[in-house]
Amino acid sequence: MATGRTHRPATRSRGIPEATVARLPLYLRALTALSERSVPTVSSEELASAAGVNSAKLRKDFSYLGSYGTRGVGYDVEYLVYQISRELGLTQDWPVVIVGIGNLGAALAGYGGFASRGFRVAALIDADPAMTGKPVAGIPVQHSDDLEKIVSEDGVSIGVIATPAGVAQQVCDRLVAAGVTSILNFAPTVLSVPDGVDVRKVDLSIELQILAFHEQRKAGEEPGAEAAAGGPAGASGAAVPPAARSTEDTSRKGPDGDMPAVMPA
Amino acid sequence: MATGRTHRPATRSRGIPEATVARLPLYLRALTALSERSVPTVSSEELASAAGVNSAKLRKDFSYLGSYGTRGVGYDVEYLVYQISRELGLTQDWPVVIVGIGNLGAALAGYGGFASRGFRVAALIDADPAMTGKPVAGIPVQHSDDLEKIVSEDGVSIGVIATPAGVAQQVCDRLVAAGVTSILNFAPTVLSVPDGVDVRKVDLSIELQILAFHEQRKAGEEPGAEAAAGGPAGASGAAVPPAARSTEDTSRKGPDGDMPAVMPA
DNA sequence: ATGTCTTTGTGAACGCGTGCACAAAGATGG
DNA sequence: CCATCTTTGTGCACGCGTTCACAAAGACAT
Repeated sequence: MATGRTHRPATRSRGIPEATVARLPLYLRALTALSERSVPTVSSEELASAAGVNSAKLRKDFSYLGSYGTRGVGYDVEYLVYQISRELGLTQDWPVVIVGIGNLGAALAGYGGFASRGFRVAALIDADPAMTGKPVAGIPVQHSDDLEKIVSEDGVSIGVIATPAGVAQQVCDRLVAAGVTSILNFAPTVLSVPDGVDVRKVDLSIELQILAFHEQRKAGEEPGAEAAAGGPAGASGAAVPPAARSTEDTSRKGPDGDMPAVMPA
Repeated sequence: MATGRTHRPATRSRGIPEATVARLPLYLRALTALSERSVPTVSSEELASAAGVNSAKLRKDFSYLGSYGTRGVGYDVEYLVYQISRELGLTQDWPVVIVGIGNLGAALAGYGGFASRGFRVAALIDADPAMTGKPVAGIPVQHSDDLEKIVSEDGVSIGVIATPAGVAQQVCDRLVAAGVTSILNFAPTVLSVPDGVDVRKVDLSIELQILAFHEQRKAGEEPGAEAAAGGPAGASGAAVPPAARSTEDTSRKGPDGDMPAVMPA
């Protein structure tokens, strides 16, 4: 059993760099907005600024897809929308199951960005019998006993895990065994999956911690700017004793390793 | 006004690479779990596998923080927990405001990973008057008119945006003007912020699209594996005509550019 | 048809991140 | 006190991603 690789080891998929793939949805969003405003063509400069990237980067990204632009004019919006959609596989229907219908799972079930991109919520699954049959976002929750049946019958290849971390690996294993080959994981755990299965991780806590790091750095480098910038309350230079901090931390509320990505209230 | 940079342009913060900073929370989580099991020391190999990374990478990461290990033994768990916490700025209290209390905002408000890492939800803010005063996850929602007052009085420097995309930029501007210098954005938009303000973006739709890309690639490269792997329904090789697809797409449901990160039911 | 002007597409250089492989350091046992 | 063994810390090389800068390509006006 391979250790969970969240990042693929630089396996260029048919020559398209991973970094480029990650930006295609950004371009697609910007292009869709232009399409709605009936803008016929767009230059790399305009589109790049709309997508929040460098224009050279954008041109290089598009060059991996082919030569879809016209020199002196720019890119045809409609055509590019189609090309990127096709490249991303959005011209087909992707049934998705969401496992773990807590606060977050419920929010995901109602997410508008799913349907508008070819993703269809095929089923909501939860282990709590009290939830079974209850409609969430218009879809009745099914019990996790039926997970395998649901996945195989609907031909689901993408699974979303929004369970507590403690059961995420088990759920993952069952999904994979049933035929799921792509997983979006919201539980704060490292998932182990066999080769050929893709895992992407979304972790709120990590994002906030990264922000905190930079925030601390900003506050530390600009002395005196704390009041103006609204620095944190106890921003004194004093260090907390290691022992005091760590014991307090463990006894605080719970492992967090066993907490759901978002607590079910 | 600078165009929104989500990524900082390789500005190493005091010699600590950005990629390393992004992994520190992972290590911290694994170490916390070990700490709860009262494991005194851990080798780079063990910790790396728990965090899902390479051991060489882990050692190099730690080397940026200093020499906290003991050769022949490994790392002291408690000490390392403290050092990483301090480096990330988690030894201080970070008040956070969440703007936009829809499905997602409410889920975030109840997120357990906040409190356990030194993040404190200082306030929930929503523009809907009907929400004002209503308690969500035990915290009463306040009206967005008071945004500036809340931010400045509580010394909030981190803001979470969970509003519809259409108003995200306005909310962002107000937060920044009020003193917020770090923003976690869940709205599917590119935010423009002045220099000195950090923005991190979490976008469900993008993650799913990246998965779909690899999924499509897998299905295309292994012909005949579709049935076994549970391939998508209409996985025929036929391409959809550009015009048909694009018009259908725009008329489908709505901009999505104006949709919230997670629809408020 | 020709020249000018705009914008793409890309060759090349550079920098960051990753992984290997090993020397240095310290623990441990005799 | 010495030998051995484990594990860290890091020098080095390699590959990916980003950016610059420019030649090629086409639109457009005359």
